[in-house]
Amino acid sequence: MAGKGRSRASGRPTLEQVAVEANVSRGTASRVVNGSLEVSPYALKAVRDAIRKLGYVPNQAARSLVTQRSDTVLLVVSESEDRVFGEPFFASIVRGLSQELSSTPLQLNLMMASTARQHDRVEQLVRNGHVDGVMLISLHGDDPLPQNLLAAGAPVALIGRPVADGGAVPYVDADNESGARAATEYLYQQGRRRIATITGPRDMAAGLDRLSGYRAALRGKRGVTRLVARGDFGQASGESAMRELLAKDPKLDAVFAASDPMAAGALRALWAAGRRVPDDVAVIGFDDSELARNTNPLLTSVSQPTQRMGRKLAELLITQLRDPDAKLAPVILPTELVRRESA
Amino acid sequence: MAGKGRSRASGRPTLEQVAVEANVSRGTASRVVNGSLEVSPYALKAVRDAIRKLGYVPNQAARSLVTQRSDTVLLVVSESEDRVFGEPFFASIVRGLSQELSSTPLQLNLMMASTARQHDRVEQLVRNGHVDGVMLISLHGDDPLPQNLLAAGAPVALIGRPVADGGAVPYVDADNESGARAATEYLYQQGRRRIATITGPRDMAAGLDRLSGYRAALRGKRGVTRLVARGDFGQASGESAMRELLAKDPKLDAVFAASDPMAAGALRALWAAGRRVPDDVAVIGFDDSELARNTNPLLTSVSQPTQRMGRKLAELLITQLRDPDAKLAPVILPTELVRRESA
DNA sequence: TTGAAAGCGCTAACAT
DNA sequence: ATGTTAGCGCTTTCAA
Repeated sequence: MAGKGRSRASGRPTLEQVAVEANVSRGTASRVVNGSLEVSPYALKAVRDAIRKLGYVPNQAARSLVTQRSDTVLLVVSESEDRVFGEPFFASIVRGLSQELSSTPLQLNLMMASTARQHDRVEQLVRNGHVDGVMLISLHGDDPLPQNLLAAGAPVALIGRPVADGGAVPYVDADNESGARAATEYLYQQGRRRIATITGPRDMAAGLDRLSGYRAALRGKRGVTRLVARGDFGQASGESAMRELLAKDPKLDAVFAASDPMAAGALRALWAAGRRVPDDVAVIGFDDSELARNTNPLLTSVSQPTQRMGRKLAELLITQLRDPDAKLAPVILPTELVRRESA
Repeated sequence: MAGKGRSRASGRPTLEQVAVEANVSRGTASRVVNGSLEVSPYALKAVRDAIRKLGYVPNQAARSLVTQRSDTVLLVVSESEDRVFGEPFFASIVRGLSQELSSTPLQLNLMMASTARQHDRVEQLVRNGHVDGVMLISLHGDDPLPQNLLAAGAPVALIGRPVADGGAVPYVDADNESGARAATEYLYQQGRRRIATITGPRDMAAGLDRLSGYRAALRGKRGVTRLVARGDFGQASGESAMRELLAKDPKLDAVFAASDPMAAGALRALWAAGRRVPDDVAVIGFDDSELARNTNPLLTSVSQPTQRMGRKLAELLITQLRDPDAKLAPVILPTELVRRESA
């Protein structure tokens, strides 16, 4: 025989108690809770009243046990905590994500996972049925995690184009190439003719795409000196790259850095070398991060629609949750050049 | 009759299957999984082998259903996403937290919750049995959430001294007062005699404590000019506070800002006013954040042992999880002055 | 030390 | 439209 209304330690009211209170069966009560339409207005009201009166809240564990779903999605930040939290980029993504999710019953879980061990943990979470789907952000391009997750049968969506793109995993990304092109073109339009760039690492699509944009902007232009130095998106690399660039061409008059920290590093090197910004050398960064509002001079930078990216990311996942066989195309969102003092 | 080994859609092996494979009862299998000692070595091995062979993973929903626990703890960041991710402070906390948690079966959930609605959601999570305990970080001092959570019967631990401390909620904090005092004393020892401070907001203990530290350092010192301007921890407020300070005392030769962004703002204002740092004016910030490594000149700042704070935070919660009646004293960790270029 | 069995609270299939 | 019921996979008495 079933539960006899015995009060439990936890004291939380159960659906059974709601049913009793409302004078209906547990089945009907369940239907009301889950928004089924096949319920008489009368029963509907009775159950709703009972729920309110008792302060009933569904037990998610019990529900998951039978539905085999968790109603939870996971955002994995495949990056060291430092970088994550150092960049408001992520903040904004999360906000968009939350917005989109708030209209669903889906819970959002956040997890940092840069090491292989932590990646295993993510896969476990999926296999455990702890999460119904996974969103990944900022992983280096050759990360096997998305593929593994896919293989485990979990819906997956990414922020950032995977560099070794099998085309299997849907993603959203900013239009890095256009952004870089716009920045470089702007530099050219300002009359700059010795335009350098500081690139990101080779294993990240964002770095690659921004370099392509720089090249595309200058393609076919005559009388322009091009200079490329490699960085790793970090500030120190920007500083040393700038020194290197200055050594190669002391007369360079502009530099497009593929990230704001690198641009900030460049600013330092320029300052140390006695160059005035933007008078002698114009500088543009990428990301329009908090940093861009803290440098001296303030940094002109390419901004990404991060919040929208977050929304789209959620959308991509939700679509798959609804239809596991959905074929989804990448979502590429436009960037915008934000003018400040450095260029 | 119970489950007949019927293969389910999800395909995950169940404890039942493990038991069959190992030729023991489900009860015994369960005991092995949960590390009970009352199991014969023989059965132990058989079950372990079966688990490995089948790739068995416990179903958390089923487990939670019976244990009434979720084995999940929640970290609530009671702050806007921007600030969270803008500060590596949080990153480091999370890392310490994860470390401490990794030796337990506890899952970590992250959640941003600055609005009242989101706070409600946190309480729901607790009532739903979704999480067994909650850690809160960076809430403004008068936040009612911790008390409400406590009332709901959930173990709670905080980062940051609650300003209206009922003494009921255990917390860990950096020794803000000592840190501020050390910074101010350092300024004094360098021969500075017109020492200003830019404070944080009134409703946050960190701001209050840092101001006390500044005052304590100068207490009883003769021939020292003291100046106080109010900020809100943000960079813009630091910049305008600095201007204000400069107007009040054009000859001031040092400033201690209660946050790095405010110090960065001060740097800008100083630069705009034609002051050299540190030659004319020495500047010290607080937090030793990423920003401190990106300003020009690099920022001398008070660093907090954030990672340790994270570990302690987890410890505080775990202790309560084990013993709900545990009475825990606040944990205050020491700070350290990191010298760079600005002072 | 082990097995048997009673539920944990819920959804969904089936019957009415 | 509603009630009944069979489990979801697990832990934990209770007996043996």
